[in-house]
Amino acid sequence: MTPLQFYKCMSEDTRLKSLLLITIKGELCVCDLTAALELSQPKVSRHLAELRKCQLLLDERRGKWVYYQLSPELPSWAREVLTLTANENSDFLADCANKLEQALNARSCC
Amino acid sequence: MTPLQFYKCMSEDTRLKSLLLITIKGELCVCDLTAALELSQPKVSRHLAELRKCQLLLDERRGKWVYYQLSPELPSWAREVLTLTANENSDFLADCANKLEQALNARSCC
DNA sequence: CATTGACATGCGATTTTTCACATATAACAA
DNA sequence: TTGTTATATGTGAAAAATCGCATGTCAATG
Repeated sequence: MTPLQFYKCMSEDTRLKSLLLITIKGELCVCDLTAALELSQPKVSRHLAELRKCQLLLDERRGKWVYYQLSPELPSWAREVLTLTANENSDFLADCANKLEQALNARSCC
Repeated sequence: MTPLQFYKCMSEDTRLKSLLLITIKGELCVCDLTAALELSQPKVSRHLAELRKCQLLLDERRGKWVYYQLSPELPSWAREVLTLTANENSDFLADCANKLEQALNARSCC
């Protein structure tokens, strides 16, 4: 994983916010992210697919749902960049973090 | 400066390497960077212009040369991301760092 | 086994980014 | 002033990224 590949993944709004929310939460499924970001399912799914392809994220199917987490192979500098960015930019994440909490509370399933 | 703007700046090879070399060296002029990266002057200059426009870099003319440094306004999290990335990816920077040293040694001026 | 819900992907269209080449500007030197 | 070196930018073309929409897949459910 070169820094260039890593930062290309971080250079788009949907991907960046998905990565940061997953960094904070540990794992999230696709429907959590579509709710948090208020975007279409295909759009979110396609960006997650790219993050998977670049080995930033790992996916795991559990029943009907697919959960994404940071790849355990992720170099530690990259993981540090993600946590630092998430911690120091709560304003940037405020909107989607709120909507994520709403979505997590509003359901009994997964 | 939103994280998205910041990471868009980091998502292209010329810009990323320029930023990291400047992070390591403190300041560099355009000709240093064209030598280190082995790229055309207009190409380097245009990418530096974008980094200036996004307020990541500050330029300062001294005679015929223009020196670039990290903007003092840069948020500390961004500065930390840059130093962390530069320190932990010496392999990624090896080539251009070597060529930079050659260029710096080979001249008596600036 | 037909259906439904969650997610992935094929595809063409649109937008954005990047590029090369030529040319402009700014400072210094002769 | 003229020339030279360092740097910046205008412009149109080429390449890459992103998008919406339709459709495919997979697992659970009735």
